[in-house]
Amino acid sequence: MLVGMMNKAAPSPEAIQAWARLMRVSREFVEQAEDALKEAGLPPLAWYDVLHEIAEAGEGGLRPFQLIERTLFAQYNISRLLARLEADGLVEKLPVADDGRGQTIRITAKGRETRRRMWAVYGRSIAELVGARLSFAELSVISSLLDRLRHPRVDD
Amino acid sequence: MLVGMMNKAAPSPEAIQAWARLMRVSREFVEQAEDALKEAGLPPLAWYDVLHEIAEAGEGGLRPFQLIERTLFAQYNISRLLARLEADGLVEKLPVADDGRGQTIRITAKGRETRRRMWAVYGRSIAELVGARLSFAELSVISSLLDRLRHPRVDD
DNA sequence: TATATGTAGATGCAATTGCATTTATCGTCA
DNA sequence: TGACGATAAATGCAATTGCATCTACATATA
Repeated sequence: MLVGMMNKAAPSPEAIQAWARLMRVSREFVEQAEDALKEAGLPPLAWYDVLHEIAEAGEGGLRPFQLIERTLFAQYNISRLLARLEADGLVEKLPVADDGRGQTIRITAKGRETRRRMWAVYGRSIAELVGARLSFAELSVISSLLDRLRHPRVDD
Repeated sequence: MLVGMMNKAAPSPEAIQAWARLMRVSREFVEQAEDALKEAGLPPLAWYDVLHEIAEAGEGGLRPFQLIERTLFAQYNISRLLARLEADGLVEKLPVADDGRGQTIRITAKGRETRRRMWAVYGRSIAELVGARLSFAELSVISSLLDRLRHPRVDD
């Protein structure tokens, strides 16, 4: 094992510090982004995430189970979130031709508009909280380290 | 303004990527740590955070409003969490001599024991998710970048 | 075809969260 | 002292989440 590569039960102080800061920063950022949206009278971040995925899918729409794969929401959470989005007219549910159990979710014009207005606020938060605080080079470094955390190399 | 330092409303693609990965990693990690605790029949992460703060405070204990300062929990959240911790015998509430409105929260022996058992599981998650995936040098880099995100230099 | 097993999505119910407000005490100042 | 605004903490109520289960349809197997 390489020096500095720990794989034991007990975390090193270095790992604990990195974890603590990751937790702290992400919670603060989420809170601040949520506050900014609330302030603007817009729906919460979760709505943006889902609208984003559905919008990306385009005309073909998305099946709810695909949303579950792409996001970190639980099945019942997606089910109810979609119900709320539909009630607000932001998405529409269409029957699926070859699977009677399922449905296809498609974003509506109103949904696109809401997403656009949310992005104006959300994007500003990202710019202020992240874009304005690190250089491109630093952003690239942190992005790559965060990616390594999510996708560890097999020999680690 | 320095090259690479963006401060406009619209975030750069680099900032968006860093944000997205930060959100994704932190959510996944929280979820995995929560799952590990649940698996072990232990209380959720929030309990650990609070028990940790109270334990750190030692014999003197902590006032609820100090917990609010140290953590990111809302006032009503702390109030109810402490009620649950007290109901479980993990903390005790003591009246404050010179402030009739307040109380002092102190951890009990059972609380310390619960915290210890939670750490065995939580610490292992940290070691696996963070400690085993980056070298000390990399941990130091990401820690410092996360810290910069939380505490931007004034001239940024 | 009948039966069993699997998958998609919804839902009843309990627990938790969020919001707004309330209660009690403090500190200040006329 | 007495009135008044500020602070500490709790709480009623609505919304959301988590868990377990349920319904409906699909696919595999005999």
